[in-house]
Amino acid sequence: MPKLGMGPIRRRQLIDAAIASIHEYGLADTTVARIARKAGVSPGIVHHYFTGKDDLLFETMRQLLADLRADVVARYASARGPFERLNSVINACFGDVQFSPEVVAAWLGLYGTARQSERLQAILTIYHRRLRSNLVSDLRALVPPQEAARIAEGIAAMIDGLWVRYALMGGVDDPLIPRTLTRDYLTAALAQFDNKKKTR
Amino acid sequence: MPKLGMGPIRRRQLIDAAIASIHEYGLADTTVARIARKAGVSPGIVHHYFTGKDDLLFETMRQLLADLRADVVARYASARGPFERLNSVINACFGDVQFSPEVVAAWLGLYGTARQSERLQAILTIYHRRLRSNLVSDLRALVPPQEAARIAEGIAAMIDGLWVRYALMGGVDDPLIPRTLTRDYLTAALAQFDNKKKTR
Amino acid sequence: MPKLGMGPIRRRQLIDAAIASIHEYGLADTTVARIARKAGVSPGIVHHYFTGKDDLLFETMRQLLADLRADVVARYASARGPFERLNSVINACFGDVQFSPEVVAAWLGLYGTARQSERLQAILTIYHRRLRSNLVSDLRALVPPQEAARIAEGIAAMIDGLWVRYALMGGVDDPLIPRTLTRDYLTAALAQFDNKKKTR
Amino acid sequence: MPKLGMGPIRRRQLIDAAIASIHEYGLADTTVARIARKAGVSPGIVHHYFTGKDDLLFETMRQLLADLRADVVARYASARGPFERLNSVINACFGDVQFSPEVVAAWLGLYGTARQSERLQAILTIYHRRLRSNLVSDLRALVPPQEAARIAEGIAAMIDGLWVRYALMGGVDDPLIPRTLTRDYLTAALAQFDNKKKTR
DNA sequence: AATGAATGAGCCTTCATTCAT
DNA sequence: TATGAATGAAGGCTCATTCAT
Repeated sequence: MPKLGMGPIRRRQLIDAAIASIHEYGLADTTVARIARKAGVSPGIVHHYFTGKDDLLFETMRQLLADLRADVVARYASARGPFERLNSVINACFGDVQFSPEVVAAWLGLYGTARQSERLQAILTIYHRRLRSNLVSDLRALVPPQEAARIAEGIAAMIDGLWVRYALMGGVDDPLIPRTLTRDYLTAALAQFDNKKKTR
Repeated sequence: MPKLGMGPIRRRQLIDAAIASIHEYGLADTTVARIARKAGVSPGIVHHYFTGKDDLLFETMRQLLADLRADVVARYASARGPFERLNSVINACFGDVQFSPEVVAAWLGLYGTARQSERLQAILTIYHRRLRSNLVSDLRALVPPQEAARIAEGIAAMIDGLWVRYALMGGVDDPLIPRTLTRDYLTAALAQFDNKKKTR
Repeated sequence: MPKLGMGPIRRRQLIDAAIASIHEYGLADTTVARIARKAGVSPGIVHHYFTGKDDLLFETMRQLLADLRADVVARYASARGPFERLNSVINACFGDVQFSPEVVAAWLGLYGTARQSERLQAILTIYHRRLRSNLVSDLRALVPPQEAARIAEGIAAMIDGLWVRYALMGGVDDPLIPRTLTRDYLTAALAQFDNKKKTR
Repeated sequence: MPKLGMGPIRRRQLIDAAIASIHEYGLADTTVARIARKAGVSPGIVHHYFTGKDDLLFETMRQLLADLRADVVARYASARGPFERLNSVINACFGDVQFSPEVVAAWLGLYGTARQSERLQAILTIYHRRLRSNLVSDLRALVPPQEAARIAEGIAAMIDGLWVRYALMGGVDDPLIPRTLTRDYLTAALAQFDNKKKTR
């Protein structure tokens, strides 16, 4: 929990510096000293604004989640109808932010660390639940609940799978490719359902 | 004469111990001492059989890749035709081995570390290329090259996405679910192509 | 604000502790922990003020050179004429400082290590060049250049030879002995030249 | 003490390998493993022929002394009269062997280590005493005892001083230089005495 | 609020030595 | 005699954390 009034600016500086350090050195080689240097402050300051290194890193990962959520919400604002809302999610997950080297490094670092920490694990759990619930929510406006759950599962896997493949392979040349593949999957799934309906 | 031929045995012991340690403590908190203790040997012996900790960890990750490959190859043996071969890949990727906590921990650790090491990066690159080439190879017997590439991309993403989601959420209750979802995706993609063909 | 200006103080403390450790344990058995203990600080602090052990040891050896130089310069201040200046050098090289067990241990340690390190080698090179140039400079006021070079070579050898013999034999009972022997060599060399001149 | 009959060949192999290692890595970085590798044997063998590493190193240093002695004795054989015998000593001390990089490295290593070990110290003590006694013995045939002692002291210092300077500066271009300087010192000292005698 | 000096635990690695074979 | 596997004790160094200022 952020200690309000105690300097949200410093906190954000340090979180950004942490992300920068994870990008440059990797999570394993990210030290308090390196974060502080990148933030242009002294190493000791970290313990004024965070319980310790783990806390700063936790808040850093939470920021990733918050940024992604904010991006989705922003895109929702201009979306008309459930299909466009689904696209908002897809586009946010494959947006420039999510494929930036810094963010990629941080997420992948989280992947490799979450198992050892309940708090970090929780961040990923929230991410997964939220993604699924966002998808299901809009899919239910298009197909029956059971179908919605199944399709949401598939799209979520598609999103994570394409992201992780591109992330691990060192970025993506054309960000349209994962979007297109995922959207094709979505439209195919919806079409398949429509066909079933017609057949009946 | 000292005990001869201890090399391969000790090496394998240490690799297994490394995996066990990554499972129990996480990659970041896996130390040479812990690996050695799990292997029941002294810490110094590690440098008898490996250049150093990094080397042991690299070989450990390489073992993951080799084990997966061996699993696929074994399943290929009893596969009849391209469709069954595609299923061999899917089943191997979602086999009990790949979802065992030890293997999950190791792969996820690799995800979070590969960016910092060319050698580790290479392991993931080989994994990705091999998966894709395996899929494309059999899909070409069923659909035209261009379609094969597109479908392979989708299946690979599906495999990685489902695996990573289940892996991060702490394993999978029913290993049939990811297999079914992926196979549905495959059959749908093939069916879609057949429809196109018929329509023409 | 933390304690300011601790840098130079700690650095000198550690250098002195290093010399003390070399004296007590020998250069080969001088460890960071031992140096720190002698300095009354924690082992980790060494890397706050020096790049590492090698750096501290290098600075330690450099201090030897600086101390010797300072001693010579101080004696120069009260020297009248070239002959007295030559004696200043001789007296400094055979002063109490240079025969103190700590300084002896450090110089001898340097002798045995310099071959493996360019930086340490450089210290000895500077010492040798400086000694020779000091001698030559004053001898030129007494004899022709060529003679000056030859005599300087001889005196330098005399100084190093007597020092090393006494150093290796565990110090010197009467520091006047090496001084006298060297001064005799000097006066004999000068007399020899004067004789030549007269003969001509 | 060499264990006779237990393999003097192996012992000598190991001593030579030790010298080679001291030359290549320095005394501080000379390990049992490196010595063994240079000797083409297994690391464990060292403890069959020597009490341990220290013992091997001690015997190595003792070999240096023995080699120098043998060289002097060999030159004595063809020397006619005390003056030539004195030259034998000078020539041996400045012979190719004593200026070879391997021998230089070993002697300098001994310089830096002797203070920590009585046994090693003893080697240097023997060297110093022997050199002095050799010189005095022959000088007594030329000058009165008191003069002989003084001149011997000077020549010994000259020998050690020139050797150490050339050794530390990375070898000697012309081995004649130190010989000439020392011989000049000797002849000058003898001439000086003759003059005194004549004057009287 | 902020600094950076200082601590001390822990890690990777090296190495002399031992020992079963 | 000879091997090289194996041990276990340090050693140098890093680093999160604390604290006087």
